Amino acid sequence: MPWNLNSDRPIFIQIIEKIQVDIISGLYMPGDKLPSVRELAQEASVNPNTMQKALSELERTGLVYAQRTSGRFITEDTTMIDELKSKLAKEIVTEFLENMQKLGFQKEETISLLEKTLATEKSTKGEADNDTGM
Amino acid sequence: MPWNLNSDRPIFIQIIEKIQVDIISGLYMPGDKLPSVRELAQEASVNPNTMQKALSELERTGLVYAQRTSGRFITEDTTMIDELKSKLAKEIVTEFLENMQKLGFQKEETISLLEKTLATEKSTKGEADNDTGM
DNA sequence: TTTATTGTCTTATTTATATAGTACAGTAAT
DNA sequence: ATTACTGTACTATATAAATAAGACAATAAA
Repeated sequence: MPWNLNSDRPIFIQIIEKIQVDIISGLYMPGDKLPSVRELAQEASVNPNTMQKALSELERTGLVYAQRTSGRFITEDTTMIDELKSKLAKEIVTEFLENMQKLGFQKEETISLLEKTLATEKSTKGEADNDTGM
Repeated sequence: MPWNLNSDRPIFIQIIEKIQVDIISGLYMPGDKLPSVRELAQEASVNPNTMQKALSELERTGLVYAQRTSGRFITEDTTMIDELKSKLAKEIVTEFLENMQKLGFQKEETISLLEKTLATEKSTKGEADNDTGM
């Protein structure tokens, strides 16, 4: 599974978000051992230092913890994970509504455009790759 | 009206987006004269070079045009503006659905959370400022 | 005991942004 | 004609991010 990192925003931020999502979606389960810094760096095609920076931040927020020489693990605090999921979902929804509002879309227009898009979607997975070249 | 630029992403990109939205939402009308580079730079509290870079890009895409010494103007091609609005709206909707899907939300959950948020909203304007310190 | 792996730390270099300061030619206003 | 304003161009500097390369101590595995 590719990491899909772009140069729009700092890479270490995108890595943090990616791992957060992987935890929230259940790809990584509480207590799971993460691959080593060097493995993750290679997998994501980034410098180990960059991966380390992202992991340190995840550790600072308590989502993962490091055991000095045996590796790094996902928190077993499922409440924390659930709260993060709610928080991120809320942020995504809020940002979406703000963006649409800035473009001049009213609530009803926003919902109808959303439903239209949902109806048009073929599968649930695998859209993206909208390279408009800007 | 503040420009609300943050350091998350390159400033000149955020300026481009801001002006695009101002054109789409009708704050700037087709044919309108833009403030000078220096004025805009001061208004946005950025360096004139940064503003110039953003304006050059807007010019490259045809949304504004410069008249060497009299100033810069919004395109009178209303079709282009309408198309940009549709394009940006589509991108916003698609990105929103992708993000929610990554978090593990199904279509129905996404819509219900959205409607719940819309119902809870007090006014149509002025949310934002969610500084969680990350 | 030896070896390999772990997280962690350090220094140096490169690149993209943003800023600072200055300059020039064309033109509108005076 | 002079002045002020326009977009545009240029060099230099500062900063954050990413990379490159290497090192260390602790520990699990052999």
